[in-house]
Amino acid sequence: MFEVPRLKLRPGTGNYSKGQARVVEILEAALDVLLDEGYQALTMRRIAKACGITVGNVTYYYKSKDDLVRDLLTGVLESYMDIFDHIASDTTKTAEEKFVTVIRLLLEDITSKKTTHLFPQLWALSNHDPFIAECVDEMYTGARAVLNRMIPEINPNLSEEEQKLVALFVSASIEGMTVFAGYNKPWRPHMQQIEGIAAKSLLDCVKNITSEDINRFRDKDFSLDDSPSAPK
Amino acid sequence: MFEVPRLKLRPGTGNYSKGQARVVEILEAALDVLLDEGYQALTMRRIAKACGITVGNVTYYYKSKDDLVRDLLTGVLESYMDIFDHIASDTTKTAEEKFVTVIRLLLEDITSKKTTHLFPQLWALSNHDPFIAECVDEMYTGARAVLNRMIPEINPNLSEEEQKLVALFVSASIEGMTVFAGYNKPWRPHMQQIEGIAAKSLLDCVKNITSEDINRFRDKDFSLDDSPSAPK
Amino acid sequence: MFEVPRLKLRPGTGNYSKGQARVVEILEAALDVLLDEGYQALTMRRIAKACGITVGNVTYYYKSKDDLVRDLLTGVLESYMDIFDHIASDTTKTAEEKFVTVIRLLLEDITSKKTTHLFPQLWALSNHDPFIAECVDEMYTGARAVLNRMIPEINPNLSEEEQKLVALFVSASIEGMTVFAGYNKPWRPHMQQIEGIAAKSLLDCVKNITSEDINRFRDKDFSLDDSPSAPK
Amino acid sequence: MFEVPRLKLRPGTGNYSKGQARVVEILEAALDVLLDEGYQALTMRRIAKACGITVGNVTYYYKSKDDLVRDLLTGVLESYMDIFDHIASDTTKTAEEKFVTVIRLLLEDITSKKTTHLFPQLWALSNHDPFIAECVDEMYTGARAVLNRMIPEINPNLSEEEQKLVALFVSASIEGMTVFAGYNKPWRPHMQQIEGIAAKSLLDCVKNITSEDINRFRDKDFSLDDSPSAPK
DNA sequence: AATGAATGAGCGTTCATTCAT
DNA sequence: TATGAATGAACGCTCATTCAT
Repeated sequence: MFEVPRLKLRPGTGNYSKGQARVVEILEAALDVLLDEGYQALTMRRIAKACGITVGNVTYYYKSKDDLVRDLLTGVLESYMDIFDHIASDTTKTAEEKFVTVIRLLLEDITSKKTTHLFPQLWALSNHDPFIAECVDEMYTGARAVLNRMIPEINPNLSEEEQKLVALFVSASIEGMTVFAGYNKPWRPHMQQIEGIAAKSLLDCVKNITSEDINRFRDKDFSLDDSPSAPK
Repeated sequence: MFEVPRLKLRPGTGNYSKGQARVVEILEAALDVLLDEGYQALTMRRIAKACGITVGNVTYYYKSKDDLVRDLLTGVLESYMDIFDHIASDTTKTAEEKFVTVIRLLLEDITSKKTTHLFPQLWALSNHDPFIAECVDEMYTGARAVLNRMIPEINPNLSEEEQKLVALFVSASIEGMTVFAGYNKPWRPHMQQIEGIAAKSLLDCVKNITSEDINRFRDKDFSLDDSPSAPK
Repeated sequence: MFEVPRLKLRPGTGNYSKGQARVVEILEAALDVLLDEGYQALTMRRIAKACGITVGNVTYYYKSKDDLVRDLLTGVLESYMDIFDHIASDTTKTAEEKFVTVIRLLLEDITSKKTTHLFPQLWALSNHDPFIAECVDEMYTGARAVLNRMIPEINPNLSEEEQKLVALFVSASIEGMTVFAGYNKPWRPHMQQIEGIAAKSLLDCVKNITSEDINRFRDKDFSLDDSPSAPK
Repeated sequence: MFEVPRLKLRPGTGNYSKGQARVVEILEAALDVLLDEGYQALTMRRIAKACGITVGNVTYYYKSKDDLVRDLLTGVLESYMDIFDHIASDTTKTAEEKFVTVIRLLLEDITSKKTTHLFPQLWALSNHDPFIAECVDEMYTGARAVLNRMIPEINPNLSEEEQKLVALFVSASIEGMTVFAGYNKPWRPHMQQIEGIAAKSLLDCVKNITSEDINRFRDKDFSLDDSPSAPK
C-alpha cells in the first residue's frame, strides 16, 4: 500500500550539514515518543534520551519546546499532503472508481499507529492552540481538495458550497472511524467490511444527494421534542 | 433542545451535605478547567483555584489526582447516557423518524463546547490509558445500543453483525464531524445543512445497504496502486 | 519471665471517664505504629487510623503532636522503671546472684520488639531533643540505681564515683547488645551464650576492678600512634 | 589521634571536576544536616540550602533522595573501615597491647559528634530499613574482624564461634557507651576512667573466659522468678 | 555542535493544625 | 466527645530553560 513518509522537513533547511541531520533525528525521536507514550510524555528530556543526546543539545536546535513541537507537527502534517497529491495524480480511473479508492485508502491509513495516535491528539490540542488548529485545518483542506475535484464529476447538480459540504461529510465520516477502528481499536478487525459500508454509503450520498435534502432543516428550530408546542 | 446534564455524581463520595456540595464544586471546577484550558492545565492547584479552595482541601476529598480524574470522567460520561435513554423512550414516532431525530440530536450535541472539547481529549488519552479507553468504549456502546434497536426495524435484511457495523458507521460519521463543525469550528455555521446531508445519507445507507455491499472488499488485498502487478 | 507493662499513664489522669480510656487507646495505637513502622510513620493520621478515630479527635486530646509524643515516651519509659523496682525487691538472693540475674534479665528484655525498636530511636532523638534526652537519662539513672545498690556489696573497695562508673559500664555493655542481638537481629539466636559471657565478664569486672585500673589512663594524652615521639 | 575521614566517595557520580566537587559538597552538606539537626531534617531543600544551591541542582546529581541517602551512608560507613585497616596494620605491639589500644581508640571515637549523632540514628533506621541494616551490619563485621584476629592470640582456648561471640561482646560493650559518654553526653568527662574500666574488664574477659562460662545458661529456661514453681 | 551545570517554577502529595458543628 | 472541613507549609520530584565551556 501507499506509504506516507513519517516526516517532511520544511524546505530551506536543505543544506545537509551535521546539524541538519540532528534536527531530523530529534524530530524522529520526538515523533516516536509522541506516538508511543503520548503527548504528556513528550518532554525535552524524553526526546533527548530517545535521541541519545543531552537536553542542552536539543535546546541548541530548538530554543523552546514550543518551537520543536510546531516543527514536528507541521512536518508530520505536511507528510500527509503527499498522499493526496499521489491520489490526485491518478488518471487511469473513472471519478467513481477514484472516489472509492480514496475512501478505502483513507480508512486503511487510519489503522496505522501513526494516524490513530497522532490525530486525536491534534484534535484535542487544536481546541486550545490556534496554531495547531490552523495547521490541522490546512491539512484537512488539502485532503478535501481531492474530493472537491471528484464530486462534481460524479454529481454535477450541486452548488459549489453544497458540494463542499458533501466533501466535508465524506471526510468526517472517515475520520470519525479512527476512534473505533484505528490501530489497536476494538473494531479494527472489521475494517474491510467497514470499507464496504463506507464506499457504498458515501458514493450513494455523493451520487444521489440533492439541494433539497441538504437544505431540508435550514432555519428550522430543532429540539428533541419538536412537537407543535414550543420547546423550553 | 434536550440538554445533557453536565455531570452525574457517583454516590458515596463525601456523605455530608457540605462535603457533597464541595465534591460537586470540585468536579464542576475540574470540568470547567478541562474544557476551557485543556487537559494539560488540569492540575490540582488549578482545580483548587477554580474552586476557590486550597490544594489541601482538594486532596481531602480526592486522595489522588487519578481518583479525581476518574470520578470526573465516569461522571461526565454517565451524563451522556441519559440522552440515549431519553431518545429510546420516545414511542410516538416511526423508526425512520426516530433515526433522523437521533442523528440530528447527536450532531447538535457535538456543537456544544462540552462535547467538542471533551471527546477529542478522551480519544487522545484513550490511546495510552486503558481505563479511559474502557470508559469511552462503554459510553459509545451505550450510544450504539439506541441505533441497534432502530436499524433492524428500518432494514431487516442484515445479519446482526452487519447491522452493528452499520450502526458503528453511522455513529462514527457523526463523531467525526466534531472536529470540523463542533464548537467554534470553521464549519459550525453550516451545521443545519450538514444535518441534512447526514440524515439523507445515513438513512439511505441503513435502508439500502446489502450484505453484498458490506462484504465486497472482504479478504481482498488492497493497495493504492492495485494494478495487476504486485505493489511495493 | 517478668513482663514489662507496655505503658504507664501519668498519675492525676485517674478519673476513668470515656476520655481517659481514649487517651490510653491513642497512646497504645501510637506505640504500635512507632514499634511496627518506625518514627517516620508516627503521624497524627497514622495514629488516628490505628485507633479507629479521626485526626480531629486525636488533636482534641493532644493539642500538638509534640505533646502526644512526649506523653507516649514518658509513659513508656516509666513502664520500664517497674522492672527495676521488681528486681530491687528481691531479698532471697546474694548480691552476686542478684547481679547475674539483673544482667540476664536486661539482656532478655532487649530481645523484645518493644525494647529493640524503641530505644535506638530514643537514643537518636535524644541527640536533638533535650526533653527526650532528659527522659532517657532519667530512666537509665533509675536502671543504674539497682546496680549501685549491689556493686558495693560485691566490691567494697571502690569510691562512690568509681562504683558508679562501673555500674555505667555494666549498663552500657548490656544496652550495646540491643543493636546486635535484639529482636530480629542476626545474633539474637546466640543470646544465651552472650548471657554467659556477659555474666562472667561483668561480674568479674565488678569483683576485681581496682582504683588503679580505673585511673590508669587518666590525664594521659592518647593517640593511636602513642609512640615516644609526639604525633600530629 | 587517628582521625576518621568524614566521607568516602563512591567513584562514578559526577565525572567532571566541577560536578565531582559538587557531589562532595552535597554529601558534606547532607552529613552536616544529619549530624546537626537529625534525620527528620534531612530533606532535599535543607541539603540544598546548606549547600547554597537549589533543589533542582541537588536532583541533578541525585535522581532521588534515596540515592543520595544511600550514597551518603555507604560513603560515611566506608570511611569507618579505614580506622580498622589502620589498626590492623600495626605490627609493633603485642596482641594484648593492640587489643587495649583498639578499645581505647573506639571509645575515643564515639565521643566525636559524628559518631555519637550518626550511629544511634542508623541503629534506629536499620530496624525498618533492610538496606541500612545491611550497611551497618557490614561495617560492624569489618570492625569485629580486627578483634577476631587478636582474640585467638590472647586466648587460644576458644572455639571459633565462641571467640566470635566474645568479639561481639567486646564491640557491643563499647558501642553501648555511645549513648552515655558520647558527644555532649553526661558521662563524656569521665571517658578516660571508662577506658580504664573497659580495658581492664574486656581484656580480662578475653583472657579468662572459658567454654563453660559461655555455655552456662544454654538451653535453660530463664525467668526473673526462677523459683522451683513455674511462674505466670 | 555539544555537554554539564544550574535555576526556578510547578507538579502531586502529606502533614500538623485549626475550627465550626 | 467526636467529626468533617479546611488551611498552609513542606515534601520529593520533574520540567523548560539558560548558560559557561
